[in-house]
Amino acid sequence: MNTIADIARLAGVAKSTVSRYLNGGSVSEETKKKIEIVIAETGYAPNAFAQSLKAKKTNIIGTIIPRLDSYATSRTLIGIDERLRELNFHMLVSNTNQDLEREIENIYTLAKQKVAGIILLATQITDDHLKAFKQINIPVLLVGQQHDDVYSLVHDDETAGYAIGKYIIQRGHKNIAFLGVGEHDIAVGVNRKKGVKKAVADHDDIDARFFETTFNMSEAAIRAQSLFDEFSPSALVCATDNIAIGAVKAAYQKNLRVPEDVSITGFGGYEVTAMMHPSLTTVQIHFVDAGRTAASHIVKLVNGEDIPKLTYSNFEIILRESVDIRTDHPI
Amino acid sequence: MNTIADIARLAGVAKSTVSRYLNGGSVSEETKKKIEIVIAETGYAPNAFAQSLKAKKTNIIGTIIPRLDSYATSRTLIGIDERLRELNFHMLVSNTNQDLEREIENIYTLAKQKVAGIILLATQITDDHLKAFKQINIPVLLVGQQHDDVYSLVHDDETAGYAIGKYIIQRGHKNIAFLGVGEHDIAVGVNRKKGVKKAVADHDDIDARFFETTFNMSEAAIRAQSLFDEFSPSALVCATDNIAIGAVKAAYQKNLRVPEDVSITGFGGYEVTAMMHPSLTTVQIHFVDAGRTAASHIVKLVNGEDIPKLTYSNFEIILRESVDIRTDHPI
DNA sequence: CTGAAAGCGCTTACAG
DNA sequence: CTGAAAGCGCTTACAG
Repeated sequence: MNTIADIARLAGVAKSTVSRYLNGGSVSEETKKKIEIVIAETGYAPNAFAQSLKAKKTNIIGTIIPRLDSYATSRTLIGIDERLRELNFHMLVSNTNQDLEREIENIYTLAKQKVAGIILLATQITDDHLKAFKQINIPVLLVGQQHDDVYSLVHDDETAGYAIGKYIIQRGHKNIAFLGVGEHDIAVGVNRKKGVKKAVADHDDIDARFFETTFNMSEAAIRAQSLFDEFSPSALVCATDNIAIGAVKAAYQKNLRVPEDVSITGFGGYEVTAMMHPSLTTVQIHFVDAGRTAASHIVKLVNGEDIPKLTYSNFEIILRESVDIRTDHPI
Repeated sequence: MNTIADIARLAGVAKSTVSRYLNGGSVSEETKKKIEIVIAETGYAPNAFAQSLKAKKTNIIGTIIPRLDSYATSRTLIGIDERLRELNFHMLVSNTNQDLEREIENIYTLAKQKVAGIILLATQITDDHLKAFKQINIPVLLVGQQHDDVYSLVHDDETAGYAIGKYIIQRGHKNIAFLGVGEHDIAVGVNRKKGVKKAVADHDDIDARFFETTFNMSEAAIRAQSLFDEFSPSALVCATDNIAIGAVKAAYQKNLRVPEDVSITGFGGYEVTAMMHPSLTTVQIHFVDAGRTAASHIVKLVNGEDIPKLTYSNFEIILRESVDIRTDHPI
């Protein structure tokens, strides 16, 4: 492996000149040529550590994620990675396995590794988070959750919840169940539910009930079964596609036809929802795009440029087979 | 941010003594105490770049993956990450987006970043790969593909293919289709098919035909439709769960009942296969375990310990509802 | 057990 | 435009 000293010697110039050449400083055409040739011959590549030691900064963006085996996460990472690469940055992924302590820990660790910025696919923001953000003095961007004190990129969960609720109501459903997750998750647990609630609040002839489960498909299936025992909805709005997949399974097990006996909707737009039988009507969130935007934003912050404190990413409702028109629901 | 010089000054000792303390060299109890206190007070953490610049080595394992949105990949990464953390190493993920050139490029980039070792979730190994491995002089472990010149951890695809083939035959199927992927992918495209071929070769009353598609669910669905037109198998063995999901969809569209008209099997053991209707009989590969093993192995290589050149990870067949017994298949 | 000094490979004022 | 020198924060022989 060659060092800058080797290149300088071979090119017959000083190290500082080579460094200047490398970093776009002023170097005469002639000197430029000489250095170029030597670098091409030797295949020289600067030592990133030595650079970082001086610069005290890297071109790495640390991305903290709660879990790896999630469609939303992996699609978002793809977008971040893609865009970061275009901007000449690298992505360092740090998985917390849904452990909040590890999330805080990771913020400090990434700071120690001198990442240029941090993207946090957050599930909740605690005081410890805010303290860490203050202390590390590195740009941070939240994705999927919003907090007034931090730059945030959120899927517009409440509006999306409102839209899918409205759609279900327009299709004539009056007995509507919502199967969500706990309120510790602001985006999924609180906002999506809030949107649906708002939609049903617009009408006074609707019996809407709200249930809770986890993000796990099998647990959602079990919860949906007992839900079908307690309440007989004509439509079941689910807070994620995985929950919806579990609910469809539960319907089969209860001998309920989808959508004839019960309509079911998802949230996310996972690829597999198009392949199910019946295919799932769902709210599609553009995770890859969101990831790309997140990458653009964090790099802007790194470069000292301004971005809006809060950005919304887009969604759309994909109409498929799992929702039926209901003019009169037989209880 | 404190440096080792600050700590030394505050503790009233030399920098080298602090360094020795940090790295487990011989330091008197008394000195140890003083340094400990100062470090605790200041929250000092060594600068990783300065360390790496000297040591010319990090505790980072670079992991190169072909894609992020794959169940197999994410589960494997979870295992790698988990185990690496236990061993006090970090995981740096580098996505190639299935671009072979970028894969080669990444090998060199990671080497430049002085990762301690590289885990490559490979789809194929070319001469350029081998050349890169030679040149970088860093331990490399292949996962999912095997090559004689490189340490490899493979899912035993051929044996697994043989096992699922055998199982289908035992259930009385005589008209068997296999829907696989191109042979550039040795593990999935070649070995799984080879195993199934071997299973049918043991019997002389079987009409087995082999078809090809891609890893994409929707494309697999389309290919399966035309397959059902060309050939009327009583069982369709798919090379991945995603292909099987597409095939089940195609069966629905062709008004074929699963498993009464056609049995379908997958490969992978994705969570969603348990939730489908009917639930999918599939070969489960233990990706998380494989990831953990991969992490253990690469760290052993980094530490100069020996590991077997080739390791097989386990699989099992999960029997569910998508396969029927067939005593006599009416063409 | 301890400390002074050199060096890892780069960058950056500073002087010419 | 160019070069000599200092310094980034560590580690590691070496001498004591």
